[in-house]
Amino acid sequence: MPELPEVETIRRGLAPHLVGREIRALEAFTPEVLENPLGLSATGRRIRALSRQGKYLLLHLDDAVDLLVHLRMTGKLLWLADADDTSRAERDPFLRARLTLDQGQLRFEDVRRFGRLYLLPQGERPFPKGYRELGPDAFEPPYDPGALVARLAAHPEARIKALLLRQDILAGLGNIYADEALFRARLNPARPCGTISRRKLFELARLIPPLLAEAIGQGGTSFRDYVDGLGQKGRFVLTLAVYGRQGLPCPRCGRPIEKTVVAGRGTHYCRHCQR
DNA sequence: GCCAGCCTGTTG
DNA sequence: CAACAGGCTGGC
Repeated sequence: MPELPEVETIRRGLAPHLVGREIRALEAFTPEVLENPLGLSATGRRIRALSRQGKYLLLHLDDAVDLLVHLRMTGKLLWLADADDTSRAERDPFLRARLTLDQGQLRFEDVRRFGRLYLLPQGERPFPKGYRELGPDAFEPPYDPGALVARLAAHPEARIKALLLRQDILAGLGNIYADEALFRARLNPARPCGTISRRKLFELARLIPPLLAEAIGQGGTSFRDYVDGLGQKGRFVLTLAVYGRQGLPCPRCGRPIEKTVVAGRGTHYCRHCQR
């Protein structure tokens, strides 16, 4: 579900409520949701800072312990002011984990159960695999468009959209922002990367951070059910040019947006403008 | 590289 | 009822 702009919006909304809080309990209501291979304890540790890398949210705790969160498709983090409010727990079948704090609580809800929490020491860690192999962040400086072009050009056979979705090449884009970036760059998502000029790849690389900044400014994209850590929807859905707009007019030429499958994902584009 | 699989809900 | 969903992994 959430991509970089949504995770960043969640981070910014939660930070003022979480930083400085002491953890009273970390409960997992389904066994697989929390991975804690070293048997660390979160209890008694304070939350010192929140950061983000790609689509991972990190809660930095005392004693160099981190709680990593990946929301995958349907995960939500929700802050509640009342630490004692367990009234919804019994009635909420999608509550998978809860962090009870000295003031308030953080609930992890996830319909499809793909999301994960990881309690791990800082520094070198063998997993999660996706985190270990994360490429440079698509938004946070230093962002190097030239270096991204070089990484893209290393895979001439691969379709450009497939590469934008690879988190080891660039961390943060998902299906929505990959389609939107390719629309802005006027590139067909199915183009093999090797057929695209260096100049064009550079143009694509350069427009990604401003696209994400715009989305963050709108609180991300609520296409279906995304809400941020305080329950607010994202307004960037009003700015989407192609994602979810199949059959509607292209904002640039007015011809209908088409939907196909590229890299195994639903892909929205304008056949006329994107080549 | 591709694709099934992980889950459950919603949509056509 | 089948297809699809904002992600990622592992097996071929």
